[in-house]
Amino acid sequence: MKELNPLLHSQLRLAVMSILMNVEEADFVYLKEKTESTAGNLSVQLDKLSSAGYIAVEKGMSGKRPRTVCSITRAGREAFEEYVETLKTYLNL
Amino acid sequence: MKELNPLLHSQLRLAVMSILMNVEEADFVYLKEKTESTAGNLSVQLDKLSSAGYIAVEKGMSGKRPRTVCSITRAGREAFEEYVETLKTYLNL
DNA sequence: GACTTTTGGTTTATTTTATAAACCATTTGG
DNA sequence: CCAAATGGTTTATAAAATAAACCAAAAGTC
Repeated sequence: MKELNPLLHSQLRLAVMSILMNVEEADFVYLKEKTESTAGNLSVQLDKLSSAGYIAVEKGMSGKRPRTVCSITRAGREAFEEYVETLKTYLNL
Repeated sequence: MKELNPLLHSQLRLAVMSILMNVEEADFVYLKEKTESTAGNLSVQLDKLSSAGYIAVEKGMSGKRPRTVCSITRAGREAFEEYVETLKTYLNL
């Protein structure tokens, strides 16, 4: 049985990647709401995805407030797709 | 986004459940080979699945050697199926 | 027929992960 | 001003997964 990419096999990181697969970009606040995660946990997991090169994280300003925008990278998209294929062999899909 | 049953969202436990979904029963040695896990890790994870009532574990003897046989329970089957449905919403399947 | 190895595990320790709690700077509202 | 909210990060803690050490019985080995 093939290994499931451990970076993607985490509920929160998978949820983030899942969202980013379907959207051009998403900011921190949106991801936090959609995933119902705490800010701290989300921050940590975004860092991991970013370090792996799976997402791009841009920290900028929206008016006077900070705004962190995330988008999936090519490598991220490929890793996600491979993860899905591997998972299918586990789930009999 | 719905929570992914954490008991099933583990590579090894998921692999075990996946195997048991397709087979009447499987013994420790078979599961160990199929999943390429260590005996210690497998032992621990089988205990967890057993404690959760997802699998039945029978410790008996095959001739003179010990033999641990596992099979999925009704509750295990249902949990697995629900897990798959939830996961589909993450994977866009 | 002692002794080493293999088989089939379990138990305990260690490492890794995920999560939560505490914190910080800025901003907004009263 | 002062209190609370916003948008985060950093650090500590809890929970997992994994590995290492161990154990009893059986089976070869010389």
